[in-house]
Amino acid sequence: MTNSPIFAYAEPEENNGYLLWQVSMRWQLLMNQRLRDVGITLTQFSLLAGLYWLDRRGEVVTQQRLADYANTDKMMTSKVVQTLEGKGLLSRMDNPEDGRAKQLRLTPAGETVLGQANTLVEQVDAAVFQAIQSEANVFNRLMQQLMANMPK
Amino acid sequence: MTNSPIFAYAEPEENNGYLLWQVSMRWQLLMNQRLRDVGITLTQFSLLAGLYWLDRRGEVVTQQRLADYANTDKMMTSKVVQTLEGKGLLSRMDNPEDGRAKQLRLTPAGETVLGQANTLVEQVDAAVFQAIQSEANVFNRLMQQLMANMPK
DNA sequence: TTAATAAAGTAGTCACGACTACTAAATTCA
DNA sequence: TGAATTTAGTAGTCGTGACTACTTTATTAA
Repeated sequence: MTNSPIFAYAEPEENNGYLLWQVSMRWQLLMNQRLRDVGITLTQFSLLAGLYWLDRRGEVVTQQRLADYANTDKMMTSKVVQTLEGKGLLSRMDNPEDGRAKQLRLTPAGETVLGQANTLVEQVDAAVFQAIQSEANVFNRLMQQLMANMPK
Repeated sequence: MTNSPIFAYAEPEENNGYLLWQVSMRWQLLMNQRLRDVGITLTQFSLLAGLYWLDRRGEVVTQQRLADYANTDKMMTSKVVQTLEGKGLLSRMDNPEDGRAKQLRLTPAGETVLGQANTLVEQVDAAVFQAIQSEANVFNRLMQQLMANMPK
């Protein structure tokens, strides 16, 4: 081991990127553990939720549109959406207006599961963010600033 | 679609958990893209860095110790550490004091790559967190509070 | 109006990340 | 001390998440 230290700080916890990563991983773990009760994963939840939002807006939702909205890549979206179709939570119809595209719709079962899942998601969020409850709006603003200015 | 909305908010961006997840995923993507230049992943970087920290403390580092420190599970750590051994970035010796355990050490090549990687990591962090530069300490405090009070 | 290009979706690879289940070596304690 | 339990590590599965490469269908433009 050489004498010149590689890192500029004394503990990894001083690094905001490291903290962001760690907290997010824990949050995801808690979410996935909780969502197991309704038989879906966090990623599946986010796609179901995205589909719900877009449908609420009155949009015709293709896989690509959903991927753009949920910030997932289209290859992964393709797979997960097929999984969700297999579970009967959404339907994939051929889009009559575009021979390449699929048209996604939540099934009644999908909407039911989404509602149940969201209850669990809200519980986990409440438990996690309770620690900074009084400054939740500050946190939200900072995260939005990060999100909006993310490189590339 | 029923008339009663499932979600309590109008846009997903109002949800702190969702934002945390999205920002973290982007951050990871940027890190992994940048680290490709030195041939390692973010996870590999974090284990090399953890090993460096623990060695600096004078500890004998086993895989389990490293997993605990980096908050990774031991199964994943086992695999990634073998990958890193294959790349010649660390060595895994049998621990003479415990027949079950491996003793990990950074190789000189590992230390070199860690240094190069950390330069890239610092650049990405600087670019990402530039957006909240003046409030970086507020962000750090909030994240530490979340981390310290994470359920379970 | 074709020819070039772009877009929607799929197949398959690699590397996590969480998991169950297992082996073998320590440790504990009855 | 010998049996029960704990601990370190591995094997293999599932579900992302990013990627390359491909097919098929639209769109654009020469």
